[in-house]
Amino acid sequence: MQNRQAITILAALAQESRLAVYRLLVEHAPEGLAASAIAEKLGLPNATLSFHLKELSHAGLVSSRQSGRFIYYAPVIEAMDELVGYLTDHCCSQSAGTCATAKRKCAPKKRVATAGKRRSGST
Amino acid sequence: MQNRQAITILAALAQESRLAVYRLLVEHAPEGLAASAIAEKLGLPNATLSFHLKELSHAGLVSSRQSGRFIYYAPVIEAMDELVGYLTDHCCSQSAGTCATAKRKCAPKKRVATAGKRRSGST
DNA sequence: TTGATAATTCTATAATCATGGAAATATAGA
DNA sequence: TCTATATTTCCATGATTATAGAATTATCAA
Repeated sequence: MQNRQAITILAALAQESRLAVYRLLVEHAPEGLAASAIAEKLGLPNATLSFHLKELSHAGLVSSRQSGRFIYYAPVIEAMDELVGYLTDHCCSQSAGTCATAKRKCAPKKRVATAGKRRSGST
Repeated sequence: MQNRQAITILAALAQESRLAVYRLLVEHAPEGLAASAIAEKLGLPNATLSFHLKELSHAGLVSSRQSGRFIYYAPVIEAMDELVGYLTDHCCSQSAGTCATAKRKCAPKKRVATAGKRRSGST
């Protein structure tokens, strides 16, 4: 994961309403929830929620699909997994040896074209 | 970790200069770097760096210690570990069963007064 | 088509955040 | 003490972000 994208995702999560939306969606994964249901559950005005959903969407943290008049939003677990990977890849000092080796994942990794980029300096 | 604190830490990291500072400090853990060294390496004006260091410090991501005329800043790995714990605790759906069980850590966990609070609903 | 509902976009406003020069504070050495 | 260096704080400015009412677009059902 690139620096830039990590910042985008961090910024998307670093806001009370958006974090609440994301966590709510995680509770309702993988189907997700309609925007109206999210707005009602969190007590957010439509326009405000729409703004935040766009941010989350732009960061790749949520996906949406239309079903009739409703648009369902669902969390993209892979994005969170990437973020956690980025953070753990950069949160500890190699020289200090404080990294535990266990690798934590949120979801099975999809094979992408850029496979093998991350954590490349492991030896 | 509380919602509020997670947001504080996420916001602290969600900024280009601050993320760069944090990553630089991680490379130099555990001694850390003097503010002047950070400013030089990243090409940041003193006042700007000081502003960002305060943010990181306030979020609990870095600590500082004075040594002569220098103030050394070092990363607080436990804070990052807490954040990663928070994210993995909330990034996946229990019902969807997409959580891997492996627990990733950045540093050995310090025993604190609130031991056992996190991940309490595991059964 | 009409009416109702779902969601987004438009828009203005307010609030927060980032930047960096200049002044202030703190420490060390002569 | 005086001077140099390290760092922070003060302050003004500009940029970005959050909020939410109103208007708009889209879908469905009859």
